[in-house]
Amino acid sequence: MARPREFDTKVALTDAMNVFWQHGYEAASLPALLEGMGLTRGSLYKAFTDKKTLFIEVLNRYEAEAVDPAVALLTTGPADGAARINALFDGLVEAVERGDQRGCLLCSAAAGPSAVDADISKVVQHQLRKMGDAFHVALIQSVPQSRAAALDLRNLAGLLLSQYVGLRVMVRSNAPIDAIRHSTKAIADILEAL
Amino acid sequence: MARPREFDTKVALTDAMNVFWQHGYEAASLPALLEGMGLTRGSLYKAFTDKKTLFIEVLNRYEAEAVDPAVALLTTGPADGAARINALFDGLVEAVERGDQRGCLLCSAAAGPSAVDADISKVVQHQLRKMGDAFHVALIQSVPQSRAAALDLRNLAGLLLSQYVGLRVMVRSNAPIDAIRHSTKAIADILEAL
DNA sequence: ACAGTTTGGAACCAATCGGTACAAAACACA
DNA sequence: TGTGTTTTGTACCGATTGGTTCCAAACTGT
Repeated sequence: MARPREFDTKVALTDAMNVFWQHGYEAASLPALLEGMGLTRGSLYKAFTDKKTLFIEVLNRYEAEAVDPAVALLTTGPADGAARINALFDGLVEAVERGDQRGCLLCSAAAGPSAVDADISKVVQHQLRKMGDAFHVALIQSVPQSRAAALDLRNLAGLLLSQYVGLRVMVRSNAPIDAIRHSTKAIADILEAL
Repeated sequence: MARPREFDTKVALTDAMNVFWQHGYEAASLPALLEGMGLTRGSLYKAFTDKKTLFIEVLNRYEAEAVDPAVALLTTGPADGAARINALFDGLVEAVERGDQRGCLLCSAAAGPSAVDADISKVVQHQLRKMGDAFHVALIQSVPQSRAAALDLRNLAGLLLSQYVGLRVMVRSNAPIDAIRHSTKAIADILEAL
């Protein structure tokens, strides 16, 4: 019909994700987004309506790109569930060792003022519950059937979820890496003692 | 010498704390602070120099008013350490049940962009470590001496700390209260099984 | 009562925020 | 080669950000 778009919406969304990931929702200014996405105001608003709408689309992209892989890691795989949980937390530590202090876009969104917004909060809560359910599945496939009845795995899944959020928040806040390591080691010990 | 101050610095600081507590550092606008503290721009800048300086003073006040009591709860008291840890987390749940969704000023500061600032981060890290040490003390006074050697209580303390941060962040993000309860219950179970 | 000093309040500041309006440029289709 | 449609870029918008300036009011000490 008419003039086609000069940029790929998908890659622009990925670029936006990185900007939000680094700065958080409110701290990511429009100029920073435009710079990071490589386009101008007019294009951005034509294609994404709003800063908030853009962020929600970014969150959905984050779900596909980061949350879902984590869920997959937790719920499938050859090893037992506890090993998968440890793998997730170990991966977190490795990311920090690689110098990645961005933490988790989702966790930052949960912690920041953006969580006050109902629309954003809804998406965040959805993804958090998704993670919690994945922890639960991993636990079920970890604890021997004979003992599973005695333990309330749902509680333990809740603990792992808030543990995950807490760790990623602490990563973002320059916590010493040893503190991060300690926590993951403790988780491994607890899972082993199950 | 001259004209005395018309407001009490201490209560003004407490008022400022409440504003920051609700909105977080960057989201707390100057007008909101002035309104909450009941004074005008001139007075605020005369007495507190800066928004950032004010926030750091508020953080110190938060340490005295919230962190230290929590530390005291963890490190002293008639009951054993595990009971004190449970008391801390139970208090957290009760706060949510009372409708307090503000979470933790310290944890929000750790999660938000304010943590990027070196001066703020320093204070935040100091208080977080203080909490971690308190958890450690409580654990030492909880686990029977005979078993203490086998467990790395420092790891466990790290876990409790990040758990605490994670929970308070989730509270702020409108997480369902059941999720919060699940986590605290799991903590109690783990402590019991020590 | 007077001098000295500091506060309180409001006007003002540049910078930045997210968002809009609009004209020119670039394409698809005929 | 038009013609119609969409994107793009830029100029602009009011609102708000944290911060400064300055003067009159208010108080203390003598």
